[in-house]
Amino acid sequence: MRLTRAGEYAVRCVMCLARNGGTESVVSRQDVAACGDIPSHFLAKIAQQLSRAGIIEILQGAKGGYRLLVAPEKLSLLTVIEAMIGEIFLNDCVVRPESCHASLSCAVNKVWMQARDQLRQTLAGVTFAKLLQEESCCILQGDKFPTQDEKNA
Amino acid sequence: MRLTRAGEYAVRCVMCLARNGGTESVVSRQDVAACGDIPSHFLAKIAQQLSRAGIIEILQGAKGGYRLLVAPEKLSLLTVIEAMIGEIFLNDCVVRPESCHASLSCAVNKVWMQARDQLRQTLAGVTFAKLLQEESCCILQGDKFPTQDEKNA
DNA sequence: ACAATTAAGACATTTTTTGTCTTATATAAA
DNA sequence: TTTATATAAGACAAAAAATGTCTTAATTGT
Ligand code: SF4
Ligand code: SF4
Repeated sequence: MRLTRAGEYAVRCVMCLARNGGTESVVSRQDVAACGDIPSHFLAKIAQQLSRAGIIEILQGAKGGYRLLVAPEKLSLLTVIEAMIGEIFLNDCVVRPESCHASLSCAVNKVWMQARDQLRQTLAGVTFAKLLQEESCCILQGDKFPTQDEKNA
Repeated sequence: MRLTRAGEYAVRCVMCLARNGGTESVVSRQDVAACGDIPSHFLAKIAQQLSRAGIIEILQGAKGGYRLLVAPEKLSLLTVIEAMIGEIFLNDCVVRPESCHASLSCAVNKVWMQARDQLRQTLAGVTFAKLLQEESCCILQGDKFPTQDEKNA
């Protein structure tokens, strides 16, 4: 599992919301996009997935935007990431045993299973509340993520 | 890091060689390909990478083929996989800190670093000797990997 | 010399990821 | 009620990565 851009953006989005009032307040898409250096239209699609997963709420109309539905203490990195990129796995046969007839007796398969469980547990153990405690990442109207230009430097 | 096909094939290739004489004998590309259900020409490219990494030796000419250079006891899954798909990482910023200006102070980044280290350690701890102990995977001229048709079933 | 085998790398195809755009809809406020 | 400001939804486009094929050349055993 390599974190895709969409996954990274989703994490940034949630961080941004968690920082700015948590489940209490609404942040506009433009603000979240600016804060996390996320292409605004791409964020729209990401937000829709987060919304379907019940992680955020989308408010339409003037003064619309996004609101966190789950308290940061209850929300893990794993939840957000898997909402975006689907259940984590490291090799196809872990999630689709039928993709390889050897899977049932395969020693390598067992390693992938174990490694995946370990990884998912690690990510499940990290809540956004914990992440917020350490100073980091985006600050609305302050420190921000790098622009595309800065990244390519 | 999702294991690519090439990565999976490389593991199968090494398993096959390890099973059939280890560092002592040569197995032809055709035999390895049949054993692991690997497109033969694709295997050629994979073998070249494994060879550059010093994991196998390629013997040209009639009666040519591949030979394991590293004893199965000394060869870990991590080595083979990283020879194929490069150093494992879960998010870009782990391996290219300059890709995100926040990386130095980012709490999320730290999680990715830790998760990556854990994963690499797990894979480094598994040698092909260990894998061979448990009956599994390909057996030259016997049990074999599924064909494309079987996989799509 | 000949047959068998891999090297090397260009090329093609497919899949995934990333991003944009357009039309429709919802809300707040004048 | 009208208008300005938002997002919804999904089609579409572009780029990147992965997978696979093919052709020409080189190497080795017989
Ligand atoms: S061989 Fe083992 S590891 Fe490779 S795909 Fe089949 S089951 Fe999974
Ligand atoms: S925000 Fe943190 S995690 Fe996301 S890319 Fe930047 S450093 Fe890595």
